[in-house]
Amino acid sequence: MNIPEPSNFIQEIIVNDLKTGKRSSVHTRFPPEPNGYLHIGHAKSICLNFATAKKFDGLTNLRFDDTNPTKEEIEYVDSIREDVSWLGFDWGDREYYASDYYEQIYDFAEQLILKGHAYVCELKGEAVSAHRGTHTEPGKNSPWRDRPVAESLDLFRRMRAGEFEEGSCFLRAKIDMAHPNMNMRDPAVYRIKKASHHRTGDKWCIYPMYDFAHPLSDWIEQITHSICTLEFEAHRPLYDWFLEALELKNRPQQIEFARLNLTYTMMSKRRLLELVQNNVVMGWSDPRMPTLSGLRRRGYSPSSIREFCDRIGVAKADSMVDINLLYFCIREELNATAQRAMAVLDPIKVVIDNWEEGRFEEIEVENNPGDLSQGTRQILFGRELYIERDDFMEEPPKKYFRLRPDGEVRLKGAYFVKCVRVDKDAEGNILEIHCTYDPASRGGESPDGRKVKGTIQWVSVPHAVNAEVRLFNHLFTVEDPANTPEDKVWLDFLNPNSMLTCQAKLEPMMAQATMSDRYQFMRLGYFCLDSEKSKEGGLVFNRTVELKDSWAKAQPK
RNA sequence: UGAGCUAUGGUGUAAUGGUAGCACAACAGACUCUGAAUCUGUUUGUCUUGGUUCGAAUCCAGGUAGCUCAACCA
Repeated sequence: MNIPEPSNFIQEIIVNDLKTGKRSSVHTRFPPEPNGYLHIGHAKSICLNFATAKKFDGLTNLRFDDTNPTKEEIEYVDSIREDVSWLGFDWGDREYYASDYYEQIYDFAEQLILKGHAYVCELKGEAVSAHRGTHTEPGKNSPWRDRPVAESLDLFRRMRAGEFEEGSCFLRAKIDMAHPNMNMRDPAVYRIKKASHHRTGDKWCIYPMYDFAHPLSDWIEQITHSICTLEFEAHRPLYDWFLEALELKNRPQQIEFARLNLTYTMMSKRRLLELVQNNVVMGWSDPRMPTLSGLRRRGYSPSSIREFCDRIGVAKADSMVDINLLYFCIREELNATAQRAMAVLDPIKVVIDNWEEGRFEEIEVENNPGDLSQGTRQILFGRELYIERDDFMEEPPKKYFRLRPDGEVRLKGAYFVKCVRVDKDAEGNILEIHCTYDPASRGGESPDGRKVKGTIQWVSVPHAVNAEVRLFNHLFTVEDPANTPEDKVWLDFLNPNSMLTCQAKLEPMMAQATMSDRYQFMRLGYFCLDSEKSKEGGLVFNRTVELKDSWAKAQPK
């Protein structure tokens, strides 16, 4: 095999293993626990595992790490399968479950006892932690530590048979109660849990701990490089210890990398669950959630997320990625592919005084000015139009080049219009803006060579399609909501304006919008139909991301 | 206050003893029938102190800062 150039530290390890002959192939796994929905942080891990294996001609397994029946549910299994697949990865027939290995893992536990490496301990609750010691003090041996092998074996079998209550005893590895690494102070191997498992039902009442099940699952699947996040670093000695104690050959190697943190985003599964349970958001797939299902509903493509994961790189140092990079990745793709459409989110009426009532004209506009192969479409133009309220100002600041009294702008694809009058109500609110158009400027160019600085979008009043449009913003008001001042809690930083809804006017073709299409509402942003609302037949659009807006940014708040 | 890990512009990531580069962000300008896109340019960096070396972001030692670890969670 031609060994490719490494592009991160994990690939360096792999290249080295291949060159020295420690390994002859690469096999990775993505091992989610089915206790929540996958988020963009998991996407980093998924891309890393699948892309790394692929680069070295290897395979990746999908393995559910389902060793805690009280937290895991089939709903989560289904969502994870859907999300990994949607992201664009194929695990073939290698869909595995730690629970598939329960019998084997149990046998390994018996072997551990037989080899004198594990014992059944009858210490309860607080007594266990009291014996464990602290960071600065060594622990004390359990009184059950040196009980005969035969006795532990008998007890362990009776644990399996259901003879004991939860918490009355547990199986621990016999390592070293004075070890500086707390994970090595006789850690739990098996505990009693009289709970139904989503796959094995009531077959088992004892379940293996992660630290035991994980290295064995990796070994059973002959994983070569077991990639996980940094918090498992201190568990690696234990991972290696179990494999060594059981004298297994071809042992997998655990490698840790820094998990993804994103500004203005919360990545903790527990807290995301809290948002869902407290109805702060509309479920796991709320478009404001960093879940893959949320991003999907928001309009993100799998390729944009893969591109993002590729760009953020992999390292061991904790980091906080600027969410603008994610925005950049989706804009870059949608700019090239999205169908342009004219939409007005906050409409105000314009009347073209010198255009006859009842007369309409077909205007041809490009579907994507940056890619003429995407063709053109016809839109009817008439006397009454909607434009964006923002696009007119009676007393504009300097460098404002949209519509103003006596000012001229181009209506996209149509004509130059000049504002001649503004109608207001008694309170001074603008009711209508009156303009005149220049017939010679049809198509948006004037034969006299006159230039206008501003081009704005418009929607014909009698042809406008009504739709609800939802504008999403950060869910949190601070960059790092997980790390808040002492007198505050993370929920204090929820953004009250994370979803704003408006009643918009759209050009006629949007009545036929489809779920699979992505649209750029010109000068506003990228939008897609909401998957939930469109099931109910409603025309509801989600804003995926705004267009960059250097004008808005330059304006004082 | 024990152990482990980490430290490169605002952010993320390269450079593997030999010119500190790329991307995002920011800023300025050009262009523009999207104040978008595109193009050009600019600002900003090796945590610190020593040592080894002709030469150190890289190797060594001390310091500093951050993260992780005392579930019968994963």
